[in-house]
Amino acid sequence: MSLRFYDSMSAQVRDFVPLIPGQASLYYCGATVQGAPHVGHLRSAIVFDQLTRWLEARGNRVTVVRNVTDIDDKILLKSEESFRETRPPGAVPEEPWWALAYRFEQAFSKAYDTLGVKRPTYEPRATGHIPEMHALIAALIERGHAYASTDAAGDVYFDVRSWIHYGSLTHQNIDDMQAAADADPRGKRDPRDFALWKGHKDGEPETAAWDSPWGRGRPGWHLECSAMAAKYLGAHFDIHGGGLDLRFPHHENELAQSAAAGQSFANFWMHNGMVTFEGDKMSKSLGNTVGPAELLAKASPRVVRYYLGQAHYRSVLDYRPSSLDEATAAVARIDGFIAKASARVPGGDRRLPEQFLLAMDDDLNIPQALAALHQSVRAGNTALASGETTVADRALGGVLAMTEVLGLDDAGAAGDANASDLEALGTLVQGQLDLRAEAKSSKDWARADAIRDALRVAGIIIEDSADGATWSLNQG
RNA sequence: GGUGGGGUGGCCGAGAGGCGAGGCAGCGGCCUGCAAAGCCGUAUACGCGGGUUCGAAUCCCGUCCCCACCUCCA
Repeated sequence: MSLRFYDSMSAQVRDFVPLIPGQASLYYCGATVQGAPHVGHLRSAIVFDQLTRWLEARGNRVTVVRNVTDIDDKILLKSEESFRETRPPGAVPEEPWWALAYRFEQAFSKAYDTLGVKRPTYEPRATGHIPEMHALIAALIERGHAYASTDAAGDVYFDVRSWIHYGSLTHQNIDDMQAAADADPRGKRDPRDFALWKGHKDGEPETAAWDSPWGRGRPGWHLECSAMAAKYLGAHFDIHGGGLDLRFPHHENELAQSAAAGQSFANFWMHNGMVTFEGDKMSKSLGNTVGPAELLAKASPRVVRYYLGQAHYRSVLDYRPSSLDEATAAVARIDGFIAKASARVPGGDRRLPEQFLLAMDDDLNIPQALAALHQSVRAGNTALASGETTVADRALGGVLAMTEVLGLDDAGAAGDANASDLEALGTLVQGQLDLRAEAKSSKDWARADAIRDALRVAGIIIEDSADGATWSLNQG
């Protein structure tokens, strides 16, 4: 069986063959750092982290690029707003746009790290690639696919009518694009033309403008991805990813720019589904966003990672608080097995079960892969109970391998209690367990239960077994 | 108006012509001093109406509803 993914461009599942054998290149759109991350951003990052890990598990060396859009209209607007509320007219912004962008960039990084999203190979910022963007604009103008605006605004536009393939990614005809057609054409040849370069306007910060052959200004949103993808991955690379909402206009425009400039660009386009909140799309404009802090207050990073990564990546994931409870129970089941099995067998043979492998190869069918994981857990538990250590050992190795590929082992790794704290706690708890064992041996059930209840209140769960009592911290 | 994706048991969520994925919750049982954990068992599920077929959640026709994108959005 072969590795295959759904390609949004051709709208079908295709065999994935890297352009360079043994290597894979992935570009996926990161955030516009105009605000705090929400779980939609995190899902996207987790999806492409799972993709990365699977490509690696299949023997590829993977180069991952995720951009940071650190200059755009909204970032400037937010900075402007913050200062209007707090300062008199004419004063310097409370928080300059570049400081605001960096503050949110760090918030994103922290959330990614907490949830076990591997750092990309490169994480380029738009503002660091102005020369590359200028070169791309120049190439497009030279080839007759871009032009300076017909008014004095200093904008440069992509000429969609000049590129007959425009619309091919999202299977649309230019003439059917109603909403764009109704827009104010300003200095454009066609209202659907989009900006490659935006001329500097009065009132905008001088720090947000760069010199260019077409006048001072700043880059259009779509241009950065084309320029940076080519710089870090070359003119032809394996996979371009991002949220489904970026398909149009962002990815369509990216493709037009790069292809019109003579590049092959992405071989596969992969889009993750949206996260909804009780049925509605989660977005800042609707004001129904849920951030990582809210989820992490209810559950451990491992549980949040499991929850956001459990559905098939192309499906809609509807957030509701109860799903987090379900994920908590599921993860506790997995972790319970790992803890019990690890105490008895090494689990050193990290081999992925066939069913898991086939599921992941099939367009990252995570739900089926999780079914394989839970089956291994059950088989392992049964084996532990019956003393079949060989079977239990194999199950543990498989479960560890699967959780690693799914990124569950990295989630929250940085936030765990440190070893000396745990050791101190363990000493204290063991003292209580010894007292309880004494009470139990003298059949003083009331006293034994009182100790168990007291520990439970402190967040420590006691489990009895034939070999004596064990304890664990109540996760979630 | 255009493009694309959906409607699966109490909930989440795969599958895609024929042994009812998996998880959560529930019920019964085993185990346990009682629990917990674990294991075993347990469901007239596939929006609605027709049709094709020996057989349909899966194919065909019709129909209803939902969502996303076409404007900044992961």
